[in-house]
Amino acid sequence: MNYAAFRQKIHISREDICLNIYAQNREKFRIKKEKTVVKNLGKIFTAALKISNEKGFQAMSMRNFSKETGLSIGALYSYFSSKDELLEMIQRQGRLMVKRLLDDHILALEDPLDRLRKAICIHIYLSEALQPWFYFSYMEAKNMNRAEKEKALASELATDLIFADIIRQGQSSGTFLPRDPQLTAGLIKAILQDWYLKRWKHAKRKISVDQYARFVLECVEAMILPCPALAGIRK
Amino acid sequence: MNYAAFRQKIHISREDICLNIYAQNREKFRIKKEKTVVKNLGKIFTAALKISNEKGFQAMSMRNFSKETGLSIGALYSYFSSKDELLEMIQRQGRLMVKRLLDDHILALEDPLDRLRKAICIHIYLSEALQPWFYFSYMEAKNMNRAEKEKALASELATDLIFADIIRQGQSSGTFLPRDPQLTAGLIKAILQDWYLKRWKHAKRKISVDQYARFVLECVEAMILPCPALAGIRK
DNA sequence: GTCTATATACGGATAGAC
DNA sequence: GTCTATCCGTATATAGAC
Repeated sequence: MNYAAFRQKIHISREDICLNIYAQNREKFRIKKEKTVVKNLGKIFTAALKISNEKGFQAMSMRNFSKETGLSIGALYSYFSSKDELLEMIQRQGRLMVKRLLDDHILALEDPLDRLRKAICIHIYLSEALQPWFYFSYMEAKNMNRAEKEKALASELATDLIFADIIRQGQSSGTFLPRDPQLTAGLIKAILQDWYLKRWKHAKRKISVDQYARFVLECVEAMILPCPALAGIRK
Repeated sequence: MNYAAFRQKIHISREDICLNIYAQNREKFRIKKEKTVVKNLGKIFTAALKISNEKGFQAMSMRNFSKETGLSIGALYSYFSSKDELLEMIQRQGRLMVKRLLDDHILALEDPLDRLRKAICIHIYLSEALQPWFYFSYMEAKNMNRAEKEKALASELATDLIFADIIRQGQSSGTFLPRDPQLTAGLIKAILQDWYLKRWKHAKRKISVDQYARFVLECVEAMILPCPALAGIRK
């Protein structure tokens, strides 16, 4: 599967996301007309992620934010009661989308190597489709309050666990080399995160997401399978 | 070489660092008595890195900072003229230490595999010894002004280049597999950065820096050499 | 629903006593 | 060399007109 196919299949657009946020938080908005809310949520989340990812969430002042959205400060406060609540909404929505999409796609397969490949691909493609969300979560985590921070860490550990489990499965069946599964999972994750954390670098070098995914798969397989040559033979 | 040996050899302590900062910025400090300056610089840099790495440099207020250092706000401004200058000093000192230590250690060797191993080890050990500095540079880069940001990016690319060059050298001599050197370098770097970025995770799992370095070497060699078995034979 | 004007608090930075 | 008190700008958030 390449990225284009992924996008066709999974259906993530700004419109979809905003509809979703609206459905989740309906009672929190002072404004009640769905059409208005959805339209403005689009501006709000796009601007919030843009400014935050350029210079940090704290450094985004409301004046700043107001100018970027084209809405007045007063209007903005009809959609959240404080900057903190906005941050919480961003985080919740991010987690929700990732969980929904990640769980569905990986659990279907049986063979550990197929699962590993799929997990890697999905993760990279998902982080491409939701790059601003992933970047935000990563960079802002340490600035959040206790509760939010803990959720972010839990989420990090959960992803590690998915990979560690696949690796253990592969080791049990004798397909994978017996290297520490937890460390291996962490290492794979670091590589995956690099895609959305160093976007400017990859853009500069004109690396496409498909190239990156292909490259990562090749390297991870070399690391995890007894001998590179076998990878070709097995499938 | 293990981490303990590294520390013995390279000589990085808070005291050393502060003496160094003092020597570099002598004219900037309103206070002139070396002993006083060095003592307070210790408090200042320790506190600045601690608070910043917990909740961000911007979120560190001067009142905050004053309490952590035990110095009054007025006294603090005897050592820098603005928060921005403080940030700049932190960054400059960080770059200086890294450059000095990194260059020295890697250039000596000839064999590409030895060089690669050495570069990986040194980078991990150095980022352990200077963890707060590395973490700060990584997480704060996007919040800096243009000039500082550019220096940070240049530094990122420079490290990539060191690895890419070693890899090209190894490919020329036929030792390494012919995988894209730039992508490979980036991937290795992502793995190295994970050590200082996810410190809490590794601490929780009780992974020592020596274990991590050993593990990374093993994985990178599996990825880069024609066949894992050959690694043992070659050396 | 959206705007402008404003209340209120907190930020960085400085002056001047000690 | 260090401290306290204070200036002044800018931040978030709200009130009330339109």
